[in-house]
Amino acid sequence: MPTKSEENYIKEIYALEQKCNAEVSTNLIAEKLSAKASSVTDMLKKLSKKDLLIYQKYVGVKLNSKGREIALSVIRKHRLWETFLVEKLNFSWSEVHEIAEQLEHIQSEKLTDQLDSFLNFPTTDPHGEPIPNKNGEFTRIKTICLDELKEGNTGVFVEVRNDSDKFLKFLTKNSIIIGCSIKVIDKEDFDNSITIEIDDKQFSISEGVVQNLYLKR
Amino acid sequence: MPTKSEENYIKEIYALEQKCNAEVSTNLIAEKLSAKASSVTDMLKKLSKKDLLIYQKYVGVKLNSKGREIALSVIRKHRLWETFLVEKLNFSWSEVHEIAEQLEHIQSEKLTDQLDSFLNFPTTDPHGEPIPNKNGEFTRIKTICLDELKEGNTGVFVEVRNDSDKFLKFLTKNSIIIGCSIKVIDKEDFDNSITIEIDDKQFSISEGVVQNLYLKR
DNA sequence: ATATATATTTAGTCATGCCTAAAAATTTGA
DNA sequence: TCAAATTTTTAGGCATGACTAAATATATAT
Ligand SMILES: [Mn+2]
Ligand SMILES: [Mn+2]
Ligand SMILES: [Mn+2]
Ligand SMILES: [Mn+2]
Repeated sequence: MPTKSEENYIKEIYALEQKCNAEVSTNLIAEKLSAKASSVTDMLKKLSKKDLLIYQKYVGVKLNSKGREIALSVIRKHRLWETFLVEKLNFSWSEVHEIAEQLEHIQSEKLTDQLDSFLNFPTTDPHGEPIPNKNGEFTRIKTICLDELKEGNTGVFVEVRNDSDKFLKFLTKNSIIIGCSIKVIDKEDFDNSITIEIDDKQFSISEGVVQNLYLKR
Repeated sequence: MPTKSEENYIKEIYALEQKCNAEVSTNLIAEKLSAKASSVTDMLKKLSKKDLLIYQKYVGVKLNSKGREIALSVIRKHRLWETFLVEKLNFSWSEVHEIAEQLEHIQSEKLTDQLDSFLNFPTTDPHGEPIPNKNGEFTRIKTICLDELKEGNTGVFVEVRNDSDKFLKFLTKNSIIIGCSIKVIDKEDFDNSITIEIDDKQFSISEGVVQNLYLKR
């Protein structure tokens, strides 16, 4: 049984592996977890000794299959709980991440599976992110980042890759909600901001926002 | 914000206070929490310094109003989650205690209150124990212990004061479930066991069992 | 009343998961 | 290519929440 702290490291390493497609570095993990590099080194040694990942000094770290299994289990729980909070307890998508950070560490396979069933085996969470099934399998819907859409084209917003409450409140305020249609009106080369149209209203959003929004297909 | 460990101590001290009507002793707490007396002393000093209870060396300990508030909040969460697991996720009453021991430490007042509302503000949990409301108030149904019932009399079983899975499975196996009618047929003086009748079946149960069963009124 | 038994506290350790500061390895770039 | 910058590891500490063993206070029983 990994501890809460170990689970958080493993989950973050998994996320960074997906993003980087390479060994994950100590400093990257430290930054994401708001910890010091020395603390990360300590933990990597421990997880390596527990045989949950492959750690090479000065090179980086890579989950093995046991580590990946744990990561997927934690992600599954996180996203199921987020779904529960929104669907059953009337939370908004911007309020659920912090609570799910706690709930994802509850240990009971039966609880997870019964929750899954209670929610009718959802495949995506309130942010459009895929929910792994009992076996850790999931199919990510084919998406493209909004920054790849050409001027004049329209796409359906299906996934956001930033769960922070501030960011999600900003999206809500601007009617950028899962399922809405976004048309690209104009792209600014100098700062990569773009002007979009939603429900006949036009406004501009910065590169930092654009990069977190994903469209169907 | 008390830690998980602090919450567990406070919850146990609250339970012992209810049972003993006096200062709670170090050894009693140690026994209940499966810890050593010296560990308990350490924690009592810490909780006293945090102003959650009154600790007198060699005398014992008593929660103050701040400590009581925390205890009631943890108990509220524990019992709401147990109710959720049974009512919504199809768990049996014997499976929920251990999971609720984890869930009771999740920190989000909104979560607790939304859960309460989702469950329609239940007043008792699956074991018949009262659930404190948002303000920590609850009314315990007037009950008598089965051992007080006289031979020939019948009562309705409404509360069990032992959440262990083994004990509850034993009750289920013998059709002793919340709401059932229990008739006292015979009381043995030498070991305080009693013979009861449920659904026209008669059998004997030991003193240890009897003392955990409570009847209406 | 005093010796003995029991309960409780104190002193000293340990594992976990963090930290700072210093050392060592690696990368960068003049 | 080799000095400087950056990254990573090591060394040494700290807080939490446990433990054991020893000391001390309280309760009990002759
Ligand atoms: Mn999230
Ligand atoms: Mn999410
Ligand atoms: Mn319980
Ligand atoms: Mn209960």
